[in-house]
Amino acid sequence: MPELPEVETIRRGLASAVDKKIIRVFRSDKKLRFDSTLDLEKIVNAKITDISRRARYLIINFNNQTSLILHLGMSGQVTLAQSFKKLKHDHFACLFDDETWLIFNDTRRFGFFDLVLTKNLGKHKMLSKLGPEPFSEDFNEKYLQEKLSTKKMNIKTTMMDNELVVGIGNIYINESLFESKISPLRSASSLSKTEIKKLIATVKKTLQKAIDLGGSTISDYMAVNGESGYFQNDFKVYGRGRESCLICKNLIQKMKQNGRSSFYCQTCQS
DNA sequence: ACGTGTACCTGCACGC
DNA sequence: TGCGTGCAGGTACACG
Repeated sequence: MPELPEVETIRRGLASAVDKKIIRVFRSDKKLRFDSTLDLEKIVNAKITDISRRARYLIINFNNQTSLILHLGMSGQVTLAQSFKKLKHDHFACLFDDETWLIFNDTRRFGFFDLVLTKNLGKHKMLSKLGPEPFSEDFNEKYLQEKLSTKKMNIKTTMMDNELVVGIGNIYINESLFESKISPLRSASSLSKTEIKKLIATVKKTLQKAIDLGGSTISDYMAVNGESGYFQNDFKVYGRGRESCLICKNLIQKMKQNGRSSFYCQTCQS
């Protein structure tokens, strides 16, 4: 489900959980992406000190030197609720001292959660090899130019590699390439300096706009209060195969690249 | 090291 | 109605 804007929207929505103390935890017996042996009892009686995000991972820090890493996979949802009904795909939930709940539901079970010592967060298997955040200073022209220069792979798939830059998934790379007027078919190393500069700017702009609109809701994404995002109304190419380009009126092309759908305008993007 | 394909899992929309 | 197929906001791994 979620790319960076959706996870960031959820993170912001969870602000009200900070300072709450956990008094009870629930976990399902279903296997998520990893078989986890974590001892959730360790966070009972702990208080949430802050909730951050790294790439598409939510990180809930507690006042007892532990951190819960949560990834939403394709279909994960995190909600804050007054009660816990234990729905079919609820895999984790905790009750706070004010009688409210935080619930993690994931239909397809591509997500996961794990509990680690906060000081070991950076060493976690899933976090240790991540590239820069797209909004950080480290994601700049010099960096990207150097990285792309050796890559023969198409620019679209390349930009979705979390070791290059994190958080950019299938929706936002399609939209960013359209805004940059760069064809997804281009080899990564073929981009000019000017194009790289443009691409960095549009990636940041596209992600920021999506965050401002609360993310994109296609089928099941929602914020922690159950509300949908609005960026899906702004899609220029994603999901618009065989519809006409909003700029030149020619048909938007749909094709597969490395197993994922790509959408682009042959006329506007080259 | 790279590129490609596949696996993980459920549910929905589609065509017959 | 039902059944088969393909598709979906992600990521890791196993090959060549």
